[in-house]
Amino acid sequence: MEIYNTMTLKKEPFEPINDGEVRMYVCGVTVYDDCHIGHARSSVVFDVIRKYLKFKNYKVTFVKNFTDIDDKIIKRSNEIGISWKELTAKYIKSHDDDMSALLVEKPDYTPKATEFINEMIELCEKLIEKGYAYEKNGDVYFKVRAFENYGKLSHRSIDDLLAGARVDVSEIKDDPLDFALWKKSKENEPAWESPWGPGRPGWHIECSAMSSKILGIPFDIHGGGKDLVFPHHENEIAQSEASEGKMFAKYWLHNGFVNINKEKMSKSLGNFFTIKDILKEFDPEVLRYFLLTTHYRSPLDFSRDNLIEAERALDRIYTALDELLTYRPVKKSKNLTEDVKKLEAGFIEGFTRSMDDDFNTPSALAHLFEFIKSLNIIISNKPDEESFTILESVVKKVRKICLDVLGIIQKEPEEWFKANLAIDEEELNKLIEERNLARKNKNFAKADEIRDYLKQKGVELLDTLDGTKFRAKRVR
RNA sequence: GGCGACGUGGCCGAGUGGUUAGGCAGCGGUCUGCAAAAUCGCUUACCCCGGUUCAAUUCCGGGCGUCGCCUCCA
Repeated sequence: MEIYNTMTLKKEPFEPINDGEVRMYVCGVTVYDDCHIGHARSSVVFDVIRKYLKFKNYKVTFVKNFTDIDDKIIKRSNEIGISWKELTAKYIKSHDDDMSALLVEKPDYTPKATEFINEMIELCEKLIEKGYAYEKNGDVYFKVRAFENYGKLSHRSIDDLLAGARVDVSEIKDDPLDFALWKKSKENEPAWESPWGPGRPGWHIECSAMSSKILGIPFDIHGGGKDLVFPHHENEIAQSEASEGKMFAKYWLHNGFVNINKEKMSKSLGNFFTIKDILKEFDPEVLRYFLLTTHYRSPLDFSRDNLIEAERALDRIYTALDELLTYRPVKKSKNLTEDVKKLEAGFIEGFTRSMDDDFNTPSALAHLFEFIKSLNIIISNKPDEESFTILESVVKKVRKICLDVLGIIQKEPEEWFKANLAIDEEELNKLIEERNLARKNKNFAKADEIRDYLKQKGVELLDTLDGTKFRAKRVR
């Protein structure tokens, strides 16, 4: 298996620090608002990575934190007039609801920054002691120039940073490059006691403190959105490696952004959709599937049309599964065991090859569709009892992989096609009966009239040997 | 300004030094009372200019374009 490492800008063979075990830490969200599609992407991507590693039989320990104290939280809670605790509790719940809708598995640990204040203070003290940090007026700053390899993750030199001319020229800091580890609290701000007076943690230190406490360092995988490479992850490395004198994390993975019209979706541009917005119109499975149609490192263009396309792709999968459920071996059926075995081997091989290549989900999905196509062909070639039984078990196995790793094909076809029923089911059944009566009497005009009426409502009728079935699609 | 990524058929989106990605949409055939689904066939692409090579969409150089990071951000 190869994975791309931001640290080296290359795909590298994946070799965990301890055999058979993977410890991973992903930066979570700052909880002051509902999650948007960008958060959904990061969550789903790392959920799939975690699940694929488990599929490969690694024992995975997965940590994703909540940042529950920072400037934006303080600002927002003041605006609304509730405490930071109430605010963050509310949005942690909102986050958890979104994640469970998207079938994102709960991490093994979900630490909150404010639960690790002591560890952060200790880390600050240690850094001061070692000469990597200093206190000024109740703030504590990290001395960037003291850390030799600063910039190694984001591949920039200290000179580059200064040339950017955007570095904060603070009159308090010794050097404009230095960043805050601990901030003195102002009046009426949340505060914790510290050796430097009442204050609160800086942004980056929480992840250093929580990851080393929970996982120990070095750990295997550190992940997050591309925007965290600098300064967040760069600063985490500086803090942790300076204090511990050893490597912080081995592989650094970063997911690409969600774009709207080629532009990054972000709060400041105001061009974002929340997960909840999307789930008003689309099944969460559609969103999840959509997020996996592009490689995790590439930008993903978000649009309603693309979601509709994702929904249609899932329709194709569920349709095939539905056909399988309906199939019954008949007298003139054939033994297709060989074809079925080829089908299984082809999928497993293609799927793992794709996923082994830096978690290439679009390619993995292509293999799924090849599987679906072959499945359709086998069914239309009428497998006999024996080969059909094997076929069923193969499909079951493939479905399990899709669900366990990608988190898709969550439902039974019936459930999928009923979810969008825009007409009362009783009325529908009545109409189907009426139509079948008309067909029996060769009154095809009437039969077609009913079909057309239902089609308008998004309901497709299928005349099969077992009777008339329906599949409902959303009317837009 | 510095650093980086990307530019594939109507759309989305993988990938490769020479052989069909896949999905969606469209057209035609089979099937069907008609449909739907499925299947078969068609529409066969790789920003521009040089270079390397028997051969480049794929490697190298240049150009153009788009985007990102350098400030809070998944």
